[in-house]
Amino acid sequence: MGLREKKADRTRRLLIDVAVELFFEYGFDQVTMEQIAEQAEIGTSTLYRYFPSKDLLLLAPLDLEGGLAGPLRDRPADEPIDLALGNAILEAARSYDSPERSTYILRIRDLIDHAPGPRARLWDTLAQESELLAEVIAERVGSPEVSAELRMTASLAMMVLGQAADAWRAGNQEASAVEYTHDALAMLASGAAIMPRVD
Amino acid sequence: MGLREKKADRTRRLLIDVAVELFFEYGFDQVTMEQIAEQAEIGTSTLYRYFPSKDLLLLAPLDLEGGLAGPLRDRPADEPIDLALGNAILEAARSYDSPERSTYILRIRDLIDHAPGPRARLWDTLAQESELLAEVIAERVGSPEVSAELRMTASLAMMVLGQAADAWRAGNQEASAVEYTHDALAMLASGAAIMPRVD
DNA sequence: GTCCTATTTGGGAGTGGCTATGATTTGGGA
DNA sequence: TCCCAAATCATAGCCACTCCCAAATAGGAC
Repeated sequence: MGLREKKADRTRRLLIDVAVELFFEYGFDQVTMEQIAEQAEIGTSTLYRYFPSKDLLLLAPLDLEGGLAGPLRDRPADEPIDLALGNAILEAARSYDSPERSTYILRIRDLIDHAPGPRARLWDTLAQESELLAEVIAERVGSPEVSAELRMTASLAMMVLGQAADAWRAGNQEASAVEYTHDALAMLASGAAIMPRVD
Repeated sequence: MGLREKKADRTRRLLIDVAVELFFEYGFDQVTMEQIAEQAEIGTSTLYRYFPSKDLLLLAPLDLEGGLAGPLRDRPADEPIDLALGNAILEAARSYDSPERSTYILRIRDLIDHAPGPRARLWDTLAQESELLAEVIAERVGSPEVSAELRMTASLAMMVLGQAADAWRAGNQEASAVEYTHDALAMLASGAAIMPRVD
C-alpha cells in the first residue's frame, strides 16, 4: 500500500469522525456538507470525492461491507453450510460486543432511524449485502449459479441478523447482541416463529 | 365522501399518470417536478402538497399500502394463522395477475431499480409494511404486544413475497406471479432453502 | 342567491445536496 | 531534478424541497 492510499485512508477516517461528531451535536439535517468540509479543513468538492452523498457519510461508520459474507468466508471449509451460516451470523453480531463500540453504533442507528434518507439507504445497502452473501454461499456449496433457493437462504440469514439487532436495541441491551442473535436463530429452528404455508 | 375528497382523489391519480408517463418517456432523473406540475396544469407547490417527494411519485403506482396486512385481515377468522398467512401472500401475488397490470408494474420496478432514491425508499416502505403486518398478526393471534417472534414471522412473510417477485421478474414471467409465489412458499416448507442454525 | 370562512391553490424567494468543469497543486517515479 | 498523473479546490449551476403569504375556491349558514 503506497503513501497515497495511506493518506486517502486517513482522510477518509477523519471525515467520518468529523461528520459523526457534528451529527451527534446538531442532528443530521442541521449539518451541511459545507460545514463538514470546513471543519475537516478540506474543500467541499473533495469531500464529495470521498463520499458521494451525505447519507453514506452516516452509514460509513457502521462498516457494513461484507458484514456477513466476510465471516462466512472465514468459516472452515468442511463445516456444513447451515452451521457455517449460523456461526457467521454470530460472528457478525460479536463485532458489537465491546461496550464503547456498541454505544457508538447505537447512537448512529438512532440518527439513521430519524432521518428518512439514510434509513432508506441502509435497507438498500443491506439488500446488496444479501446478494453478495448469496454469491458467497453459492461458491461455498459449489453451485455454478445463484439459484432462488440460495437467494432465499441469504435473505433469511440477513433477516435473522436484522431481527436480532432490533430486539437487542429494543431490549435496552440487557443482554449482549450475541445472546439476542442466538435467540433469533433458536426461534427459527424451534418453529417459535410461525412459518407461512399452504395446504 | 364529500366533493372535496373526490376532487383530491382525481387530482392524485392524474398526477401519478402524468408523472409515470413522463418517467417512462424520459427516465426518472430527466424529469423535473416542475415539468410534471406543468404537464398536469397545477402549481409546483400544489404538486408537493400531494406528494412530498419525487420518489413517492414513482412508488405510488405500486400501491403498496396494506399489500399483505389487508389480505390477511380478509382471511376467515377460524383459519390457522400459518395458512392464513400463506393464503394472504398468494392473494397479494394475485394482484399482479392481469397482463396489463403486470407489465405496467414491471416497467415501474425497472425504473425504480435504476434510480437509487426510489429504490431505497421502496425498501423503507416495505419495512414499514412488515411492522404493520406484525401488528395485524398480533391482533389475529390475540397477542397483546408485538413480540420478537411475531416480528420475525412478519419479516419472513415479506421476504417470501419479495423473493417470489424477484424470481418472477428474473424468469421473464414464464409462469404467473402466483406460481412463483407458490414455489417460494414450498421452498420454505420443504427446507430447500437452507436454514442457518447453531449446534 | 349571498355571504362567510376554512381549505386549497399558487407564486416567489431561499436553502442545500449534488454535478460538471477547469485551474492549481502535489506527490511519486524516472 | 524533472515530469506526469492524480488529488485538490473554487466556481457556476441544476433541481429537490421548504417557507411564507396572497389569491381563489368550495361548502355551509342564512
